[in-house]
Amino acid sequence: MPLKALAKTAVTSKPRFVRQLPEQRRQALVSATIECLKRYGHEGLSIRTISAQAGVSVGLINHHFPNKDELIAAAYRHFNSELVAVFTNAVARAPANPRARLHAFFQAQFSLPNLDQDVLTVWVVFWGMYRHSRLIQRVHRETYQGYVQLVRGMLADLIRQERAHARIDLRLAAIGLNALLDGLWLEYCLEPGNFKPAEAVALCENWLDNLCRRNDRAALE
Amino acid sequence: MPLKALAKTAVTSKPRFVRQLPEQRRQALVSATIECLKRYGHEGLSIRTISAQAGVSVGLINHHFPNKDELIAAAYRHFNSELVAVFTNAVARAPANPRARLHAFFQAQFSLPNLDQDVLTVWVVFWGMYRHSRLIQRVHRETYQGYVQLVRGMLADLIRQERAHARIDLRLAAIGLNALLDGLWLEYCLEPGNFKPAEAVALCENWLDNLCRRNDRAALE
DNA sequence: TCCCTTGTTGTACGATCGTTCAACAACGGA
DNA sequence: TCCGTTGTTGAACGATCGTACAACAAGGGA
Repeated sequence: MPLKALAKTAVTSKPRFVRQLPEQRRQALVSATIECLKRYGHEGLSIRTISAQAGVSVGLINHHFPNKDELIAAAYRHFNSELVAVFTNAVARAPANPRARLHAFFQAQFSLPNLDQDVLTVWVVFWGMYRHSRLIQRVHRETYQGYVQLVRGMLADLIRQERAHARIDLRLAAIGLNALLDGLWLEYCLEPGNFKPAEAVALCENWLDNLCRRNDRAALE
Repeated sequence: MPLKALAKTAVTSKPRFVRQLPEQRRQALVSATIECLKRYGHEGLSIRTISAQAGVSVGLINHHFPNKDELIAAAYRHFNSELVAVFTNAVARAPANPRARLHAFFQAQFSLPNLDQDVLTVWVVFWGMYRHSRLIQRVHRETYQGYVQLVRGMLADLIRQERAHARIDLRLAAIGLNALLDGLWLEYCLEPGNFKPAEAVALCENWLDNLCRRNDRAALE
């Protein structure tokens, strides 16, 4: 056995790196980006921090993504679509009536993985980029519609079943419910000790009760 | 007239800089910081950007503040207390009954200077620092109480007047109202075209109506 | 008028940022 | 077994960051 081969087998026992398909590596980099965002917030968004988290060298990121902004946009898209999937699945597993589906939706909103300080940290970073980054704006438009459609659809079903469609403005109702959900979620993430997740769910259910009860009043025009 | 004096008068006609009292200069630097935050978000928080906005040299900031973090904390404190003052003044100018005071509060929430994308930009930057900066946490605790007390006090007055105190949980009511306010404000700042400020006020008033009407139900336990 | 205090300037330094790129090496196919 | 493709490495570059500090000068008091 020649020396060269001997050396090779000795080295080959622990390769200096493992090649991966571009799609797998891209996904790993996206996951590392989100993990860094959760851990360090805005400060975690450096090429060196992310590459260290992914266990690769600094140069690899620019081999799979044209620049840092594109990597962040990809992470934003992945983060968004995964949360929407969580809510969609929770609703799909619920009984087929509107009230039960909305209840499952509330439960998903106010439990893991959504009800998490780390998730707020990630959102805050993305919000901070929204105004100045066209990439983030585009991804937002592409993913946010799925969420809005989900909520609006459930509300429309509820209103139809309760025969309360006459005087209720579906648009305003969706805006109000969304605001209540976002506000409660935000409050909890900022100060988790102030109330319990079940109380947040109760507040949302109560809001639905009041929405259905005022179907013969002109409350929301 | 000696040459030296001649040169001096020629220069003195336009002094290279104007001295100011430390307190005035500190305030100017704080204002410049907030202005930079509004304009450029997180990217505007550099010593050079802020000093340029204030029209001073890079070294001056560290003469009036021990470091950058202290300047940001001072800006956060000023920003917070000014917003609380806006709300407090709006409530103070309103008629003395609870409902009118809450209405004035809603109006102030959903109009300038609070209902502004720039204000959201500033908040987002501060939120992003909250978890990792003890300075920001301390300032938050010192200023947020004034806001909470204002809202909770008005709600307590309303409940007392409406004789609805029996079954209403003041704590949960304040949490729910705050969530609705924050959520609507956030939604509007992110996408101002979706609804009008008056509709946000109407949604809040409606929430109050429902709160008072359910005083003989066990809705919120 | 001169001096002393101190607010103010601007250069310099080391650290860290995103990006580039030449060189390396893993690994499938011939 | 060797070769070619290409995923991967890591040093290097210029830009920008926060901070330090020596020098300057404005403006009031003696």
